[in-house]
Amino acid sequence: MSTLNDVAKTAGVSPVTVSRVINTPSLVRDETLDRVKKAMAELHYIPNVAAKNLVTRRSSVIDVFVPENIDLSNPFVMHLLAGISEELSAHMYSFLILRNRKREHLCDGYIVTGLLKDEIRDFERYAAERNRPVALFGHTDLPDVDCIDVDNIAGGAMAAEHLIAQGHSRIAMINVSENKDYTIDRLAGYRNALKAHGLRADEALVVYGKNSVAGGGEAARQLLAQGGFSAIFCATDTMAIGAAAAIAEAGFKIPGDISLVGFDGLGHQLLVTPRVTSVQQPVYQIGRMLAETLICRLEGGSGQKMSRLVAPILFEGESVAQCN
Amino acid sequence: MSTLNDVAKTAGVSPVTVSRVINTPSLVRDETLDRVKKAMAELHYIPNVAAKNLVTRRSSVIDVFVPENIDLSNPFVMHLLAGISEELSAHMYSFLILRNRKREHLCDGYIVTGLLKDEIRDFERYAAERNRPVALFGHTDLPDVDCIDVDNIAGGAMAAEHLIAQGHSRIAMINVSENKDYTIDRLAGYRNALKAHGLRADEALVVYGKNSVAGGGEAARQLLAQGGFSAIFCATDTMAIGAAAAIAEAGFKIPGDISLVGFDGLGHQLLVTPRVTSVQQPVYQIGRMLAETLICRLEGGSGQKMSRLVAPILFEGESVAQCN
DNA sequence: CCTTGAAATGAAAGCGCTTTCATTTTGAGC
DNA sequence: GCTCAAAATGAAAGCGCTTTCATTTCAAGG
Repeated sequence: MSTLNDVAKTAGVSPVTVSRVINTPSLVRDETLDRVKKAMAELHYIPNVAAKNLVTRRSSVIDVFVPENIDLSNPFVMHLLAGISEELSAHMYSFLILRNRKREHLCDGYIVTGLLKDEIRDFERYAAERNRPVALFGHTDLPDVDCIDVDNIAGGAMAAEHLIAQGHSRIAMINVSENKDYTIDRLAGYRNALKAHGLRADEALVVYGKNSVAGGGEAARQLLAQGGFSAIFCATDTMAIGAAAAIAEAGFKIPGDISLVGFDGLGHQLLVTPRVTSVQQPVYQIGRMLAETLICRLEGGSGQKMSRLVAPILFEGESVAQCN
Repeated sequence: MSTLNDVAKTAGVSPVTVSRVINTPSLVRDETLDRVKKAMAELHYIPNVAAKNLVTRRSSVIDVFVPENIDLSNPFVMHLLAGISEELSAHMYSFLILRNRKREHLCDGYIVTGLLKDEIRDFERYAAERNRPVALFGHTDLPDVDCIDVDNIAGGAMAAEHLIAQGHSRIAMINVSENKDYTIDRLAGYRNALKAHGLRADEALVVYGKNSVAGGGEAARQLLAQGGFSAIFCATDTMAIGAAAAIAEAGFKIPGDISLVGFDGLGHQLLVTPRVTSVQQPVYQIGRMLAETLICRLEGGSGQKMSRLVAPILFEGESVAQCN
């Protein structure tokens, strides 16, 4: 295992020059450059990254924090990681999936996903102690931290608008009972759209359930019992799938009797028949934007908090029909 | 940013003692231990990993190589990564997804996926230069490298056996024309099973196509044109999906007229109706085993090449029926 | 052929930790 | 109270690189 010093000796130059050949070749005369490169090849020189990191205090590695309670193989995380990876790669960064803060690494910055608001404050402190920037998925309202989020308000509106455009005027909503920020926004968007079209927002038509297939089914049964609607907007595809099953079981046809719109668009809405029309989060793109934001911050971006909302895209399955 | 030295001074001990408190606390007297820990807390001490890596020549990071031509968000890779992550986490390792060998890191070992045989030899040389062990997915026949693979021969046999058990005796196969190792094995398993049951292996019933939906469709049409079979085993689910479409288009029913078995079981066999019965690779478990093997090697495992074959599991969809 | 600023190179220090080996302290046993 | 091995601690060196600042070399202009 040869070192930079060995290369220097072989090439008859000082270690500094070899370092320059690697990092700032423009400062080295061509002839010297060749000589050093030849020596590096001859000795099969491999730079010692740890030594470099020690002195530069940089590693070109970004830690992507994915809490241990989140399954790495879920499609949301996957697509996010794919986007992050793509963008980081293009900028010569690598990334490491951090599942536990106990494990120390030398990273240049953090991309944080899957945390609740209070956990985020905690993470910010962690990153600040290490003097590293953070890019956050979600929670765009937090001060002093760069965020990218889906525009859930726009998404909720998009779902309702789509149904309204098909002539529906009595649109129920199944929302997530665990009080997550994003579901509040999706509800708000739904209400905005109703209002914008002069439709009455009937409180009785908004029901809550656990964010699971079973939870969606239960909520749907509750709605069916009271009736008075021709379409349902579900705050997540998972609940939509459960709702679809419950609706079919109750003897109604989708979309003939009841139209259905979900939210997320990560793939499982495709598994059921009919496929669920869904407000799709551009997760891959969000991954890229998170990476982009962090890199911008690392390369000396402004002191200003950066924050962006990404508009979702409507995926049209076969679960929505003209209201009759 | 305080250093180990600062802690030492504050605690009134030498740096060595602080280092011991971190790495081998059993060598330190309780009273000293407390004093040092107090100093660490007081100074918000964060160990400098780069410095540690430099002297130990270890990083507790495993590089997982996923070539750039492989989409990170594909379900195979996802589940593999989830398995790897789980096992590494349990042993206090982190991992980094390496997409380009040009990027240098200090890692303790490599997990390699998605490479062809000749690329692997190249990668082995790369790892050897860095004096790091490799755990490989696939290619169990290669000497001197630890491997985990799906038992594709057993899988091929499993597919055929399942059809034979339903009374089929004229079983066609659609195989991948790009000459991949795993497809050779799947074919061999299929033949073994036929032979074991005294069935004639009709060469004309084995056709080849590109590993794509279109390729599967084309191969199926070719088979349909010649006829003389009641079931098809497709070497991949992707081809099976194409075959299913072609069969339906030709006016045959699945599984009424023709039974279909695929291979991979990564999820897309679930997207079509009827869902394709498929020989499922236990990808998550393979990920774990890859990590386990590498760790074993790192913690001073034997010099012997380790290599394991994992039996696949049959997923029963609705694409297979009793032969009539 | 000398001057001079620019370009190219080098000497020395040091990043923050662990390792080795020597030294000091401790406490059990007589 | 003394001995002596075991336990606890420390001094010094060094891991392989970059940084800063000083020095040398170069080439153009007079």
